[in-house]
Amino acid sequence: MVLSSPPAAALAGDEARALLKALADPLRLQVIEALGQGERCVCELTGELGLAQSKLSFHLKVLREAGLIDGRQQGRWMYYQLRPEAIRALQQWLGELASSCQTPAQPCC
Amino acid sequence: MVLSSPPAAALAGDEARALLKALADPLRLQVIEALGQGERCVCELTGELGLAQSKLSFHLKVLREAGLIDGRQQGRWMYYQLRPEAIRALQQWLGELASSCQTPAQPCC
DNA sequence: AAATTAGATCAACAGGAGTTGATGTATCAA
DNA sequence: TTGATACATCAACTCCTGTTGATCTAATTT
Repeated sequence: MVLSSPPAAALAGDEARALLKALADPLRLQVIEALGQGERCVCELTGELGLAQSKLSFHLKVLREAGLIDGRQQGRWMYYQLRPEAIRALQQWLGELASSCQTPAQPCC
Repeated sequence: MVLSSPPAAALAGDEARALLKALADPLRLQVIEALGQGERCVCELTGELGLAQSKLSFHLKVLREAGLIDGRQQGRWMYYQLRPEAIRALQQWLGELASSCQTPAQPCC
């Protein structure tokens, strides 16, 4: 279990956006939730989620390129897992956002 | 300042997805970051971000419907602010995701 | 070496999300 | 009451993102 998260470098707006965009798809979110349980082989994911192979592969690529998941090849299988650093970084970015948003507006115009 | 977040009800996958989708747009993220500084009037946002009025209005609507921001009308001006509950809920959802993802896969197939 | 299997990649297509300019509505000023 | 201002909404268009089925590559088995 991860008790304390690694210091998670502060995220630039662009980086946060890339992560959010990769997460903001129903199918990719299913994949992410499945990987939230632990590492999975592609063939397991295909079965669990009932997806066409090329479809899953497409979304795994998006997640990989966003840095949300990592893959390791073993023989002819491919295992993917979440990258908790990415999740933690996004989490932290959200936290900063929420911390200072209560300032009332000065009357404008 | 918000020291402890309100208990933030656990988020269903669908709800998390809606929040993520609303956040995953470059323009909306700019709006969100501006509102991260505190409440803003629409005319201020238009100026700060250099946006066409109808464009901004469109994105504010998306954010409002996702529950990420709240608006209050004052005279003929509209003030928007972030809803920290929404941010916190998403933050928590991400945390749960990251906490159990290190389980190695049992060899599959 | 030939056949099989896992997964990645590609091209063509389809649908949805964002943009733009115009119009609508409510509030305030003159 | 008339005009101006702030913002929302709408219709038409554009473009990007995801889907589908086929093909490609690499590892494995026989």
